[in-house]
Amino acid sequence: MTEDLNELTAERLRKLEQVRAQGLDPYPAHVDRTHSTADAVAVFEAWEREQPADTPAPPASGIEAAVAGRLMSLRPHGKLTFATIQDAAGSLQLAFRRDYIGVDAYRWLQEVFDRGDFIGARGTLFRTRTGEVTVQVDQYAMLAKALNPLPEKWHGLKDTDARYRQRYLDLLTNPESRQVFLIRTGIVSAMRRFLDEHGFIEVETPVLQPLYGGAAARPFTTHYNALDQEMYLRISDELYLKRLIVGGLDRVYEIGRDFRNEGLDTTHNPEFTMMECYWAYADYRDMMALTERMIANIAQAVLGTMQLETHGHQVDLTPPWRRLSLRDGILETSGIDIYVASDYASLTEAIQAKGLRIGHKPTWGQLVNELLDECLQPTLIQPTFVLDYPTEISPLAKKKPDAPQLTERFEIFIATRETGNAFSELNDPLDQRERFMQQVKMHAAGDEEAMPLDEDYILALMHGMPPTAGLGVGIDRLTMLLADRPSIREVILFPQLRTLK
RNA sequence: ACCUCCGUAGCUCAAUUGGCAGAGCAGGCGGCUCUUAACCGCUUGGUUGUAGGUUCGAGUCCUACCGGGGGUACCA
Repeated sequence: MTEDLNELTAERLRKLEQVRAQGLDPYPAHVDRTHSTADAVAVFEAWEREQPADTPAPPASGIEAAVAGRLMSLRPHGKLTFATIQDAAGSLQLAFRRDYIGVDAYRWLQEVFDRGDFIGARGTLFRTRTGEVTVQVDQYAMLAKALNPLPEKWHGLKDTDARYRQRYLDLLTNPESRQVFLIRTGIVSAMRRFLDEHGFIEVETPVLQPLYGGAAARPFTTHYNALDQEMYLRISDELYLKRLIVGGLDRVYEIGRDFRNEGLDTTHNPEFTMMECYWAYADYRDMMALTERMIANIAQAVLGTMQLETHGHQVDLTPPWRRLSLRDGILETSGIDIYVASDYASLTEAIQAKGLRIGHKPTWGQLVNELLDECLQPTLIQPTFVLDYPTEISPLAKKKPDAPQLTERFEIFIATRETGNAFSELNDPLDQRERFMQQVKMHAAGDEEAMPLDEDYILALMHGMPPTAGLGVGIDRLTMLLADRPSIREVILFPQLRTLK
């Protein structure tokens, strides 16, 4: 920071010292503030509406307001200076007149204030000749001196590296960036409201876990000194939330951070936010109905519409959404029937016969998943529930009664992006144990993402879990969708970046 | 991890074929009582990401490294 002492900072430091030399505190604790910028404008406009329509000249309102904010622009014109301040609510213009505040007070503004400083001002609200609601300042004070300059006012901060590393500058100077994060907050808030209204209770489960599970991913590992034990940052909340279903809470959800020790790209950040909910006495069909209503409801609450343009597509979120079995979807888009090519050898052969670019995979289930990714997924523009996934890649989902190679599972696709995952939860402890054993075998065979056996979870299931449906929705991806952002880094305030050396 | 593009003043960007590193904003000084990207005049500011190399001469070409974007791989 000290090496940042370029001439601009040096100049600001000089001004800081000047303030101190005058016996004033450039970083006071107390703020004299009666209105936010938006409130000041609202109060003035309310007063204006009360005036008779045929008033000849706009009289002084006489409304006094004390406002505070960051100085975003200073426009001196000799004996009159306009300034614009910004706070979270918006922005507001201040007018400083030399003949009104006096020569010394007027000069002080020019001498010690820079764009980026925080200022508090008290005065009377009026509307300028050019029509802008403005505070005619009669007292003002420095609230905090900024020692480094803000990025350029017109272009804002463009450099992506700087925008992520110094997000505060991005938020300050790029309104559209601020908008993305307000949308994100709105999504989480609307989702909570929806779930709360539907009888779900919000809970918190461990982030630091002795054993990871609930998803196919490599974990971050750490060491707990007091217990001298390896611990993992959770890759999912699933197994703990289902323990709560065993415990009779019936409808639970958690919105929290998951961690996966994997590559990072435009759709993956090593820590990301997931909403998981579990609903006892419901199955995945019930969950579909709830999900489409929830997401449509969120879009309506946050964007005011269920029609959106995102990732280059026009999307209509109005329920009901299309239901498409994975088998039908793959058949339509690749010509391969996974009911016919129902084992590893015949599916491999079918893929080769079609000349598809599918990499080598160890199981039938993973080949099916590849067909989904390569052939079906790119065609899924309108919101679609893709149903019934291979059991091999769904170790926590209940098998379909009439087709045990498949599970009662769905994924949500919107504008070709996977946005959520759900199933009828496997509550048969013996079947669950077998599935875990299968995972353990796959892990031993080199699949680093296969889940470990979780005896403690089996123990919970042994005590009985009701039929339950579970859903996971990626908050980051939902935000990308609703805010139409191409990269996950654009919807995470502080995305993971390499540490500067 | 690999491929590819990018890195120039505090910020946004220029710089012809390898030939004097420039502009706008910000800053400084001066002027200006309705501006809002205020305006007008003058002006400070550079180890061109870092380290090497080729060359009479490198922002520009080559190599390595650092950081970032995009893609592939991996991955829900």
